[in-house]
Amino acid sequence: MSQGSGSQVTAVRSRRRLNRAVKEALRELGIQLTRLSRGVGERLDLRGGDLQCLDLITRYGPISPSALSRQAGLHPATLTGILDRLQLGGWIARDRDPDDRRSVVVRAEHGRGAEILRLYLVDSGMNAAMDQVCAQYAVEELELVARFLSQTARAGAVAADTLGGSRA
Amino acid sequence: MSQGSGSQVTAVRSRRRLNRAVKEALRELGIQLTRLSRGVGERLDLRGGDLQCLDLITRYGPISPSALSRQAGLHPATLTGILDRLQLGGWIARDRDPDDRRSVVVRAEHGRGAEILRLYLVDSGMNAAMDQVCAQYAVEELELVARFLSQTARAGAVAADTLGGSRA
DNA sequence: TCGTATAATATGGAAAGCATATCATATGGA
DNA sequence: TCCATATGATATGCTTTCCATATTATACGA
Repeated sequence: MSQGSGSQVTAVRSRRRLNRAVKEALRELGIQLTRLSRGVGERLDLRGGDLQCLDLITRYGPISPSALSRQAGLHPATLTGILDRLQLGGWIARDRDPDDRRSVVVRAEHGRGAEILRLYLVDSGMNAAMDQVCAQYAVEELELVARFLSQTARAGAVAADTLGGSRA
Repeated sequence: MSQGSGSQVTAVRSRRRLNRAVKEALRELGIQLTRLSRGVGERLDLRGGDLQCLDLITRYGPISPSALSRQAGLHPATLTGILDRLQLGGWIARDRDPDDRRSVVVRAEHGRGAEILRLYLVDSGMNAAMDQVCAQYAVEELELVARFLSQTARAGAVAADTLGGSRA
């Protein structure tokens, strides 16, 4: 009995330790992704918030400025300025929403998105580095990792909504 | 032979697909962590760059402003302003470096770091959400995930250095 | 010891952020 | 239908932040 409960205790401790390790690694990852993002922004002459919005547009667009401001947690007026700059730089286009003529839909200009991704991934070496990392894992393991990352992203989205949403 | 090479091809394709899936999930995760971070910053009355720096200080500090500006990819003069605000808010302290009297070391004020973490993790529900996610995985699986995350963070660090470093 | 390099900060002009006002359009109810 | 109110985007003006440059203090090599 002492051995059985002993290894149970060990398992629980391992799990606790791993929970912490995962969270810690996640925090570190966040820091590094932020740094990477800033580097990319600098190359493209885009300030922090601008790149974040562009990223959101390429991913979730076409999208209205108001929806975007909620997503990004930015003041609507701030967003007008950001969109002005992105439009001036040829990154995005603003179209009128046919269904609601007050509204505008923002979409990424074709071809430009690829430029970001290339910088993000290729020029920085991140793409090759990730291929190397992935190569170390079996297919089933990568499946696991991808699933974990998606779940974590979703958890982050919910958490961000919780924080940002209560601002109303 | 046709069957053997066929399943080989399938395996290669799976791997390609998973590589893409992992990168995509990583990008999504980056977006969500950025959103979460902004939400936290808003609660603490800290703008984007300020929180990023504070995060770096709590993690790598005590650290000199110049080293910090390199890490964060910010202009030294910008950093002075950021540190002024962080100091005014009681988040950090500036001490003279005993070895080099030109230099300053910045360190996080005790107790405050915990406040950030609490907001990041607890108030936003991220902590509980991550516990739930982790609970779905076996100990060995978590071990795998933690290793992957660390490797990815390191890859991100190298990539960010590559982009930022060539600015010199 | 002197010239040069480095670290941090001060200064001032440019840019960005944000609260508020404004204008156009939508929507629900009398 | 008409009107009151709500909503979406942007304009305006003030405040804050950013950043190139200059400045001050210290280190270090010739």
